Amino acid sequence: MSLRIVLADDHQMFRHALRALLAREPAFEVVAEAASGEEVLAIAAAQPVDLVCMDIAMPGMNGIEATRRLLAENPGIRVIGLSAFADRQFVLDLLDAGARGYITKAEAGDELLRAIRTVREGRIYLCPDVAATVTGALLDRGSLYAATPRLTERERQVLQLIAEGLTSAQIGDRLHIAASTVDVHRRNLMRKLDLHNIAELTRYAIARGISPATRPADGGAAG
Amino acid sequence: MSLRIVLADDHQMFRHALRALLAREPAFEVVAEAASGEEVLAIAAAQPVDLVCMDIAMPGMNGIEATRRLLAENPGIRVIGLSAFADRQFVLDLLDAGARGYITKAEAGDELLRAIRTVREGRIYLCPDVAATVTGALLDRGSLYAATPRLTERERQVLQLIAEGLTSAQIGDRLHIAASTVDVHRRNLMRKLDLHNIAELTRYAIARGISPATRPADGGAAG
DNA sequence: TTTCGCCTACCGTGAAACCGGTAGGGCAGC
DNA sequence: GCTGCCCTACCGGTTTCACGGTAGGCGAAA
Repeated sequence: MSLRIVLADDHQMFRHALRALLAREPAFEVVAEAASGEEVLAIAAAQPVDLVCMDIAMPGMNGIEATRRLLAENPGIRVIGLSAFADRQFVLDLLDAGARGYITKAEAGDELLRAIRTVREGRIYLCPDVAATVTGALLDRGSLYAATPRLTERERQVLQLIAEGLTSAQIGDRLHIAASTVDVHRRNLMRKLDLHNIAELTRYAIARGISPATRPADGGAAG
Repeated sequence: MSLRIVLADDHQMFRHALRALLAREPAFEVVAEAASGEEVLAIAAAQPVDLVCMDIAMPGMNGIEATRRLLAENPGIRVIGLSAFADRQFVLDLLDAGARGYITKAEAGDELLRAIRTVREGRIYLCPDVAATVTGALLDRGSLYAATPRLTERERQVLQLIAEGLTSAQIGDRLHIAASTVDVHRRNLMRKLDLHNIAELTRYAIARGISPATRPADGGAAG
């Protein structure tokens, strides 16, 4: 029987292209596609799934949280993380969430096929550049578990608005809280994430899928 | 004779997947792949090319500048912009550079095939969501040409370092100029791009490929 | 030569960010 | 009850940003 695969990525074109790529392997069958973490959970609840190719940066629930919840309800499903970034923290978080593989989009398409075959057999697969950044962290015990800065819902909201370019006062208006409270959330965010200014917070939010790189209704960035 | 296509995107996996998608159409032949604007120019100089699927955000020379230079040397080549973002300014810039099509990665894979067929016949193709954001701008005359904020090399450098989270003083040290000079560059950047804070500059830099969403040697964003 | 754009550098002001502490209320768990 | 976490809010301080103007040096173009 063929391997029932779900593709999770917020870019439909990438999903379709990946589907074409995976179609080369008769043993693989893409049974569904998801554009967000919520959709992955819904699909897994509705039909049998063997393996999920999970993008990290997705709007709404991101790939890490989605993996955590997916495996809590469906321990048998294999998850392979698929991200544009080889960020060490992402890899650690995703492995901590229970994923069995992690490859970056900078790799060749064959890499994905190889990862799926490896993970299907119960082994763990990390592509070379990811493996290089992680090995050090895996060696020192504890870091894998210590490094999981869970954000609260409020912090996530504040982070998103910071990344959109709003000031503390504007964020306060939007969320109906005082600007001073927004400052506290920003400070806690920076402490939790070990980031030290708005540029880094913005990059983090974008890479994590908490904020898109450009606003959907962006009139234009130039004049 | 089949249509000679070049795929330009900094993600090898996306290129390979797209190649698999385009292989369904016998009339299309992907003759080369490029990971940057420079590579596109080199390929076009070395072999005959009919059409380029050009990603906007690429490290080094981005898709807009690459399109401009490519068409300056090879007026016969058709270019289709392929971006994750439907940012109005990107579309206008790319069309101004001479591209004949623009589709977002949020669209279906079939959309790309349709775009290629349309552009091959000499027509212009914009996917629905892009068309919606652009029509208004195309109606008021002049905006298409007025809206082309070319950045100087120095401004690009400063923008990149701002997006990486450095302060003016740190940027000044890095570039061996005074912090006050960095301030001027930042001010000119914001005026040219109609952006008003560091978060927006950071988003712009990432979307434009001037700065990656995560630092290559990023040890980890959490502690 | 003059003009223009770019890079360089400084002046100033007000707003916002950045960093620390304190503290009350709500709510869940031991 | 006590503890711990979260959200809320304010106090203080220094640094950086955001925005304005002015201005000299330099190289390319008209």
